[in-house]
Parts: sequence; C-alpha cells; structure tokens
Amino acid sequence: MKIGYPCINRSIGCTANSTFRLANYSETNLLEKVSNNLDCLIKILKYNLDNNLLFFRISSDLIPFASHQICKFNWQDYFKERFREIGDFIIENEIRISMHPDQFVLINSNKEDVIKRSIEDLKWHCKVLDLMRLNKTAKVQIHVGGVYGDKNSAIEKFIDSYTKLPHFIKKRLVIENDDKSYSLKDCLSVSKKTGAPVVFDSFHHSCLNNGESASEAIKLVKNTWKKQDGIPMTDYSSQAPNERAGKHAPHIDIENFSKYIRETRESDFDIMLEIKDKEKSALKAIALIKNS
DNA sequence: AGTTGTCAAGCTAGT
DNA sequence: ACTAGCTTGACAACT
Repeated sequence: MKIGYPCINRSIGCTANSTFRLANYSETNLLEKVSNNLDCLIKILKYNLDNNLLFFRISSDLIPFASHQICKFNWQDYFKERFREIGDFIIENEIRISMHPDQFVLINSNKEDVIKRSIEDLKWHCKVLDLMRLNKTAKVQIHVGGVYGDKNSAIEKFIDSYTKLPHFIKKRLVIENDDKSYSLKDCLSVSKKTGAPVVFDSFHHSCLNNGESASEAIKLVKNTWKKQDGIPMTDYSSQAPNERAGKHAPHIDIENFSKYIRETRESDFDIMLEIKDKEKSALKAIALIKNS
C-alpha cells in the first residue's frame, strides 16, 4: 500500500503546476513555466521519497495549454531528456503515478467537439507518462461524464468513444465514481464493457452509493485491475465539518481514516488523499499506517 | 507588498 | 433562458 497526495506540496516552496493566462501565451513563457514545473516536480518527488510517500498525482498544469490549439511548440522533444530523468527516478524508487484531467474532459459528451478536445487532452497526459517511460501502472483517471438526461445512452456514448481511443490512451485510462451522477455500480458496469479499471473514491461513494460497504467496494474494484495495471488506486477524503455535503476536508480526520483502514485491511491498494493540506495530512496517514 | 478579481475548457441543479 | 457552484491555486491587475 502506497500513500500519496495530489499535485501540490506546501512545504518545499515551489510548485509543479505554475501556469499563465492564455492572453499571455508565448513560447518563452511556456518554456519558462514548464522548465520550472519539471524542476519542482523532481524536488517534490525527492521530498516524497524521503518521507515514504510513494504515490503522487502529477498536475494537469504541468504543461500549460498543452492540448490547446495555440500551442504549436514541440515540448515533447524539447524536454525529452528531462522527462526521461524524472521517469528514471520514478521507476528506480517504485513511485506510483497518476494524473487526473479536470471536469472539462468528457468523452461521452453529446457535442463531438467536446469529445475531440477531450481526447486531445488525454493524449498529452498519456504522452507525458510515455515520455517518462512509465509502465501501465501509471494511470490517467477521469469520471464517466455527463448524464444528458438519459444515463443509459450516456454510458453507451462513453463506451463508444472509449472503444475508438488509441491504445496509448486506453492502456492508462481509468474511471472514477463521482458524487452526483455515476456511482461505483455504474462505473463497474462501464468497466465490464470497456475493460477500464475503476478508481474507488471513498468520499464520493459516501455521497452516492448502492449500499456497498468500503470493504465490499474495494473487493469489487479489485477485479477490474489486471496484473499489469498494478494494485487498485483509490481516492480518500472526508466531509469538511459544517460545510456543504461533498466538500473535501481541510485536514485529515484521523479517526475516520483509521476506521477506513481497519475496515479494508484485507485488501492491498494505493491511497490518494484528496485533502486540502496535502502532504501534511499524508504524513499523518503514513504515521498511522506504520503504527497499526 | 499586499489584496482582490479572474482564469480555456462543461455539467448539473436551481431560479 | 440563465447562472452559481463545482474546486482551486495562482496569475495579473489593482491598491
């Protein structure tokens, strides 16, 4: 079991998700930001290694506007060696990597243009992981998408788009249950048709479910991860106290986390902590696991 | 230097 | 028909 946190480290004084406005797009700006982001990424990974945090989500801002039509620069070639070095570090130290394109990436949209741009976005995410030479255990996770008033046909649309994806995307794409539209059960049925592994998000599951306990849920998703995909990736968070239902907690609720670990102890899986204070909570989680 | 408004992209629910 | 909220940090323009 590996523990990690997404995208940002708040202790080491740099960010690997620095970006700029579209209005200020220039090759110079892009080069500067990407270069800075890659430098910081390796620093974060080193910090993580020192602290036994072996799961990390790389920010979608790593290459700003990578899939936007404005970007004509061949960053793949220009930063080839840097990607390779970072990849070597990841592989040597057996760090698990994920990426999570944001809410705009929808392969089941009823607008062809949205699907097209989403695929372009998935392409660059997968390209980065390929340039790092990471194996199939490095994943790119998305939600199933919109419902458009008819979930069955929206799922059909997802399956149809998925089937047409190039192999280098398919080998990395995994789907995550969300808190409003697509439950774990929905994701499992999509997985059955597509073969895409399912990322279990425990917090979303607490918002939207069909009565499955956490330990049942983990066992169910486990079957969707083949040997080459690695052990299941999962997302964990808890409800922010006194806030709207579905809002992520600012700090880890260690009681809640401890209970989750106890309930699911018979399975091995990696945990991404989607908590606002990032590595701070991840360190607490690591300490808890060590002592349990 | 510190503060505040704004940012490429879509969907859903609520008015 | 329209908009706020999602979830969010960081850029950029303003004090």
